[in-house]
Amino acid sequence: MDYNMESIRELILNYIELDEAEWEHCSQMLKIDTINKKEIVLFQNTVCKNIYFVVKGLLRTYFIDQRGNEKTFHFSTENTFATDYESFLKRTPSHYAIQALEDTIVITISLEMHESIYTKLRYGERLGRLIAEDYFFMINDKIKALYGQTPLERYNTMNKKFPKILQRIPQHYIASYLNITSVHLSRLK
Amino acid sequence: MDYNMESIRELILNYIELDEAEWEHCSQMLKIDTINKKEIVLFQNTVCKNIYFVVKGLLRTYFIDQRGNEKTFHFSTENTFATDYESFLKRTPSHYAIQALEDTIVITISLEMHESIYTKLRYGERLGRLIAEDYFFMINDKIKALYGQTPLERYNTMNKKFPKILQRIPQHYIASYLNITSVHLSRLK
DNA sequence: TTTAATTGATAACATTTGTTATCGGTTTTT
DNA sequence: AAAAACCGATAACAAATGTTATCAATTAAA
Repeated sequence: MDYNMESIRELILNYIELDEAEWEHCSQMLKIDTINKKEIVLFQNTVCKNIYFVVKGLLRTYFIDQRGNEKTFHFSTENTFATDYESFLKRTPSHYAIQALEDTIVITISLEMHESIYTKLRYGERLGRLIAEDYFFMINDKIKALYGQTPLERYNTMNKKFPKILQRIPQHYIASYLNITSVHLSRLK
Repeated sequence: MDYNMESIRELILNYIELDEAEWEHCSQMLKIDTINKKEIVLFQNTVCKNIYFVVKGLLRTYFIDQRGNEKTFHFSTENTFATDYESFLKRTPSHYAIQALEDTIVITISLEMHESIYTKLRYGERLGRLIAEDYFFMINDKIKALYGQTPLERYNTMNKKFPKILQRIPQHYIASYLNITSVHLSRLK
């Protein structure tokens, strides 16, 4: 289909074997979409029905807490995913919202495709397991950072992890990602 | 084998089908152990080689951060698990340590058993996926609490979640679980 | 092009949280 | 039974972080 699909195929191949027929099945269910800057693709408290794979651009996952403060949970850069995985798996209202920070091109993975993975791919269950495990590792890192590091240390870690993307993101989003206010972040620098 | 095994069998049955032969295979690989109060069953920075299922008693998962502060990550009460799942799955040095807060009886699930699950059980991969997903949900709740709630709110949530266990646990452990100092927790109450 | 929003910095002040020390009252160890 | 360790509360002070407001520079919208 599209040459952009190739990157997602390679990602799957990192996890499991995938023959031509299986890939054919997958690629037919994938859609390429564009999201305009500031557009919201998932609203908080609605069921998350897609996983987005960012081909180009930048997505932000966030939520509004009880006091009305916006908290940024994650940035999805090129070749990474964005979704509320818990909402997606459980079909429950999402805790997070997802918004484009730039004009963004994504590959959309639907609930239907996700379900068919388990039946149509020989190693579908394993793929699901490895993805869930990776998701767990990712979020585990976040917990460790929140528990064991100061905001400044988290900022420095972030600088190493997203060296270039940082300049593209407004500071108040970065601050809320670090769980501090933008004023305080300004001070730390 | 032991009637205590029954609870772990039921847990598995919540996830997948399991026939007699499969259960026979599993139960033969499970060991019942006792852990004395204050005993450490996993040291930080060593590979975590077991998953512990608490039959009776109480385990605490924690780590020492860069500044030398001890941070409690999790309490494992009766009929729940304790492990450093990332270390266990990746065979990497653990970030956490695990210690008994009371004399505790556990069922020990070894690395060997975990591996055999994927080959010996018909739905082993699925079981692995569902466990990883549940682990992810659990930790996702923690993240949401750390991002969106004040320490006092987290304390109240905890009160609802572990209504009785709280009295069994020294306050400074609870405080570090909430990511505050024990002095500050005293003040909040 | 003009106007309106957004952004990042900074200052002054308020609130939250941490640090250190002290003090009874337990519990544990000897 | 005596001594030592542990526990929870409290006070006084220090440090970290939040709040509100202002301002100049930039960017987006009309």
